[in-house]
Amino acid sequence: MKRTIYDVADAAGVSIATVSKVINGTGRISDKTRKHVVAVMDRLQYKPSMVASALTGKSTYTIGLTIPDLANPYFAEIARAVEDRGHEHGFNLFICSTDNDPEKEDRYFSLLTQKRVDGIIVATRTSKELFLKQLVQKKVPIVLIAGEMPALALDTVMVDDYLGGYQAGSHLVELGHRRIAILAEDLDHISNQERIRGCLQAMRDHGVAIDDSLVQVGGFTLDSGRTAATSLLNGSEPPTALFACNDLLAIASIQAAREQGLKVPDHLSVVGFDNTILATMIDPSLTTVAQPIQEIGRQAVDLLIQEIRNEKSIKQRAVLLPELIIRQSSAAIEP
Amino acid sequence: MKRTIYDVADAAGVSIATVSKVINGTGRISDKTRKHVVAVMDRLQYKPSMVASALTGKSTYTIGLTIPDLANPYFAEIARAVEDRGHEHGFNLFICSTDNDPEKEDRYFSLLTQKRVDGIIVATRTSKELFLKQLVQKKVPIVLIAGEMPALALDTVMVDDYLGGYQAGSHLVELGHRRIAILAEDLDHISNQERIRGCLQAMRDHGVAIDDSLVQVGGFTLDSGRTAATSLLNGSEPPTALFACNDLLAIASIQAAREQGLKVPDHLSVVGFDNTILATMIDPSLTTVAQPIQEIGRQAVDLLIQEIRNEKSIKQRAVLLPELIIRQSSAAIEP
DNA sequence: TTGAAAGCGCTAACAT
DNA sequence: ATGTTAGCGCTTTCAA
Repeated sequence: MKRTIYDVADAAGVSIATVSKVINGTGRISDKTRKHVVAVMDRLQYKPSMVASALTGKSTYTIGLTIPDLANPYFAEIARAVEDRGHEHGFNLFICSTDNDPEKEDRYFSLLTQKRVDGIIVATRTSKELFLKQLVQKKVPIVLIAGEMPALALDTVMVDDYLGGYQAGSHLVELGHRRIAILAEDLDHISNQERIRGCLQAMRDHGVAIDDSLVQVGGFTLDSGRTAATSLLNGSEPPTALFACNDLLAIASIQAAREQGLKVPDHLSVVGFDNTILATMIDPSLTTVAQPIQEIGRQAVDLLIQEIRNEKSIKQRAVLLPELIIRQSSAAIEP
Repeated sequence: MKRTIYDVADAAGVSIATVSKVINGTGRISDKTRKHVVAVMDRLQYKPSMVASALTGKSTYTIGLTIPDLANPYFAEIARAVEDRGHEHGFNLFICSTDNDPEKEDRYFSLLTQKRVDGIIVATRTSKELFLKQLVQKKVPIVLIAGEMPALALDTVMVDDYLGGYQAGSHLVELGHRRIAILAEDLDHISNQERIRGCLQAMRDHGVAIDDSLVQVGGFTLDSGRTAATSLLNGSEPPTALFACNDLLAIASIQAAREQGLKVPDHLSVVGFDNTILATMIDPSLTTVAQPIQEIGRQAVDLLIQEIRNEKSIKQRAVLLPELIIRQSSAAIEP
């Protein structure tokens, strides 16, 4: 039932080599034969098997993307950007949600390897550099998104988290805020650390005192974020502004504020990070540090493809700059 | 550099047939040899190539999922559910966002075919049954999600849209509403038609008059939805309640209401559909008809795998029931 | 219990 | 300009 190159060759009265050549546009074949073969392929609805062609050493035109969770809008948007750019180059995308579980991640890496993907884009926060090392050792092209891997020389696309934090902090200070809380998702991850560091530095640069008790961890869920934000707002000397290290936590903070009877931005200014679709959905719309998600996906894929094609001799790190988008969740402090 | 079954055979001093047998657990081999071979495979970090094994006729353990847009939270959640269930069975997932563009869809189908995926889950609103027919003809296992394909006998997992609409309508009527608007995303698609039909029927069953001018199309974006909702709210005899055919449109409606100085739910009750993560994020939290997204993904994968394994003789349609989740965006009509 | 050998569908020299 | 043929890494009879 399934058509093979032999069927086409037979039907066209030529050799399989000739068919292969017209498929790939290689070698030299007369216009006449080419057209004839193409016609026969059409008639037979023949589609060359990429499995077979991959076995002969050609590319699989497949890449893998590991992310913590596809249901998280930020990563869904990243994935979409990667998918689109990949598709433009004829690549298909394997999605791998790891929930930041090292075992799951390892299993995915293993599968991707066995399926001979051409390369992998890693957007997970791998604590286990071990797995990556193995891949590197096996010469699997890899590009990292939004995470640093100081011990490994890998192509990386990242956002300047420090600058983003600095922008958020400056914005709030310039609005007159002096007590600024920070809600991180996870202090272990370097991107969070940098966002915090940037925000604190902005405060320092503007002569604002820093209160360590105002920096808290909000976790990965709306619920945990709301809890953390609530405790922040219930302190003895509550903040008038809050910088959340991602949009989800920012929304959790707004919800917490509302529960405490605090109006945003009147009583509390909130700034997020990421600029996911969520930022425009909520009320008040969210002032947030925008990551150039499309560009991140595009550059990650482009780097990976260069790597795959062996067009690169050295690794590089692309640092993209974030941009503060001012919406309605931040305002000048009440007089 | 890359290890093959030959390397393992050599290193273990056995034939490749033996190695193959221990990999697959087939044939009979002494415990001694098995252990020895396993040890050698470990030492060599050997991973069998699924490309080669697929070429010999075995499954690729890969499925494709076509959706309109991965960046849309509803489809991201569906994709995550499909991914998870597939992963439990050792399948990897190719993501294909088509933007409902028939050409893109066709291109994806073509690629998936060439890569010999074991099956495809289709969650796009294919206007072109043509492509599906070709796949069916080629005996590619297919499962449809959330869309009807009356002309084709295909395994399908769907939600009872009519019932969902009915639940939404009943809820609003029981709250005392008499002027109920409906915002659809696209009247061409049957699931929207059914949701509307259900809502209207609920109104009729409760003796509520139906005003056709209160049914409008809101499109696929927040912006277009807000525009449509605005015009709905600006009519001569504005509605006191609105049923949106998905959460995105519901949110757009709430935004439109706010822009008009209308409070939700005080002046306007809003009910959505899908129960995506968005529903809990906005204020007021959204009353919405919940789709059992996990279950949809699970059943779609299970059906597909049965199909792949040839364990099914007849096609079937799984109709899952939606459930109304009452939150804060709907309330009894003002006296 | 193990191995030899014939494919799977395609590519890429190398001939012709 | 076209065809012959030897792999690619694995599975699977069929012998031994």
